[in-house]
Amino acid sequence: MPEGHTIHRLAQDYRARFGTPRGPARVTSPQGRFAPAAAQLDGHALTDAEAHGKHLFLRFRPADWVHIHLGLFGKVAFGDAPAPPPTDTVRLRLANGTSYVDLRGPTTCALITDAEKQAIHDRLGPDPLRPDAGPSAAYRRISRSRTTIAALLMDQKVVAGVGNVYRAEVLFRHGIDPYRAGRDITPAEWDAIWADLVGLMRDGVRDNRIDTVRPEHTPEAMGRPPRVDDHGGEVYVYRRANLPCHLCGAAIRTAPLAARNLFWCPDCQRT
DNA sequence: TCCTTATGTACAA
DNA sequence: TGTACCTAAGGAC
Repeated sequence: MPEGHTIHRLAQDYRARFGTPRGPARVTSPQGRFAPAAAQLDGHALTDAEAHGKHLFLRFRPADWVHIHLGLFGKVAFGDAPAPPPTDTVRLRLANGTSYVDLRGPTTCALITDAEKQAIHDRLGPDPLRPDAGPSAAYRRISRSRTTIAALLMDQKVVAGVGNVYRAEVLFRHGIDPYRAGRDITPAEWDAIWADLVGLMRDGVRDNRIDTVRPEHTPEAMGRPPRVDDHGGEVYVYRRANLPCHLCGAAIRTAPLAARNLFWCPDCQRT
């Protein structure tokens, strides 16, 4: 589930269902690992929710933040009151008169201070979904690096929020060979990639899924049968190993890169 | 019932 | 580079 768009969407949804006007929340940790902190927060209202890249921050008291990182398996599920009995894997549950939300399987769920939160912001790169972000800080790193652009896009110090789906898809959309070195990416190419990420990820927040296929390449536009890829969105290459490229028909390739599976079209992404 | 896989990251060697 | 960690779904038996 979780690339940056998911986390920004979660911040919105936490605010909508548990923001200050909704009043205080019951805070519990049925699974137990967050129980001491949950007891401290119980009965306080959620006063803010914010995302930077894949990190989610929930504020309860003026200087108390719950730092959540979903990792690979973490999931968040919202529902309407009354909340059903929690399963024993629920790390954090918030509940009020109208809603509940369960967090399961996060890599991180911890109570932190303002200073600790700031330290996390400081080590993350610009997030295409945050209004304060722009392409230049990322390009400074990319343009000096011999590392592949595919690995750089996954590095949260370079760009925050891009994950394995967006990296594969944005490189396809720009016809860029994922193995090209960062220093061989031109300023114009990077500006175009950044702008595209901003658009794609905003769509992702709105739709709560990743769709990257341009209107002129949808199955309807190309006179082909409808499709939805396994993960629930429409994409060009992600998890389409050995299937034909939607544009040229070549077999989509896959290979491990930076500990993840990379996908690309060997014909459409030659440079 | 077991095995694999998954939109992630940190730390050890 | 390898491994550990958190959970759930799907497929092979």
